[in-house]
Amino acid sequence: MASPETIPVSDAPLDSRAEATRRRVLDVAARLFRERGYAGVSLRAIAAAAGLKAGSLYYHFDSKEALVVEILDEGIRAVHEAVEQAVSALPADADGATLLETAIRAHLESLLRLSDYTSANVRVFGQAPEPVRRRSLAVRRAYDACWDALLAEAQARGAIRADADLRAARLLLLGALNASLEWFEPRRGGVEALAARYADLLWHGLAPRPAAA
Amino acid sequence: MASPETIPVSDAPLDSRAEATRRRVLDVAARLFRERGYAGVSLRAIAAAAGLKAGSLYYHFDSKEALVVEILDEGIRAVHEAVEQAVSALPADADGATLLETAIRAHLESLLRLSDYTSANVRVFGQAPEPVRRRSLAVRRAYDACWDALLAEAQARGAIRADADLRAARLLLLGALNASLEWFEPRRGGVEALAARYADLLWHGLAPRPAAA
DNA sequence: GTCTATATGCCGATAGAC
DNA sequence: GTCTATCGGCATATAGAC
Repeated sequence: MASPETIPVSDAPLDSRAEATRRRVLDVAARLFRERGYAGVSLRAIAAAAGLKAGSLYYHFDSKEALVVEILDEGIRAVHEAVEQAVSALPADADGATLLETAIRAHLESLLRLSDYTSANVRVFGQAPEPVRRRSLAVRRAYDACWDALLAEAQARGAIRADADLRAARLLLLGALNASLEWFEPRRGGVEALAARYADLLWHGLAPRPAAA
Repeated sequence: MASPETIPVSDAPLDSRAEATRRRVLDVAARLFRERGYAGVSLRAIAAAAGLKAGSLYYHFDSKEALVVEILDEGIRAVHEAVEQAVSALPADADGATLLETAIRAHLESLLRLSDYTSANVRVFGQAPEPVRRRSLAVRRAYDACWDALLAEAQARGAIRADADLRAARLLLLGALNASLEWFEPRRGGVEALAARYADLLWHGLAPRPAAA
């Protein structure tokens, strides 16, 4: 009550204000990178969108490359956590088909609805400078491994035929899901509906079911 | 026989030398755009790779945007022709599954083996400036329509179940095929093998075949 | 922490010589 | 047809005031 206003009680408030600015910069940068790609976004544009000047960014980040690496890693982390969380919320005896559809829905929701970081990843990684790609590789590999484990588990539960090439399946599946970023429009139908449609197509395929004997 | 050497018999040779330069520029630009995206490639880099100076490009093209539009359209044209040609080479009574696998293989070959123009398309379109996207839309729509017709035909021949959502199938299929550009390495196995694996996964799906009764 | 000012260099595009 | 030279502008990054 009697503490002088001129002396902050701790550094925490100052630190968290810096943290808030830093987070705001990351948020607007993720959105801009998602829209225009790595080379298409200038630090000036990011600074302006975050309400500060270009030079001030260097208080928070060492370089444009360091900034984008942080966004790429955060994007993979976000979708990885979303998928793991959704899957672990299932009953332990859920069947393989439910497992697949749940993971597909969680991935699409992170990509299309929740996270500019995740979608920035899909757009930026392929054409980022080589040092950026190299520094993001480990996080990406871990997410690929998460899907390989998911597919193996679904196979163990009898939802995937024994002779399927699981690596090819993972590449096809994630490629198809990520590509939806290029055309998905929420007003044409929600993420839920898309996830259901894709899960069905990927699981049953295009071929007609053999007639019951 | 006695015509003076100092007078060219026609303008054709001169014209075709300009045409050759123009084609060389388009070829190297397609490769660079494929690797680095639209904003990641400068006209100076294109000129250097084609063996001339930046200013000279303006003799052949009005602007960077005009150049990239030409590459995008050529890329769609190339894959569209490859697919139509491959399909029309099939016997008239080919079954629907053969039709699908043939189209998938032709698309992947154009994307991964034959045409920098086609692969530049996948990388560049999504983040090109809006006027560029607008000017390329018609050609893209025509290729989408080609696949819609293909899928409808396969359905008519009994290779696709009657209740399938053909638009979703087209988006999933082309999304998965185009994504292979991001990871495909020829030394891990050829385009042929990839096409066969993908056609099988897309047609049969991941689910085990129901046991015969 | 954020500012202004600036260093240094590349960008797309144009003008005019050859 | 291609060159050199150059325009005005924007890029990343840094220095130092406040």
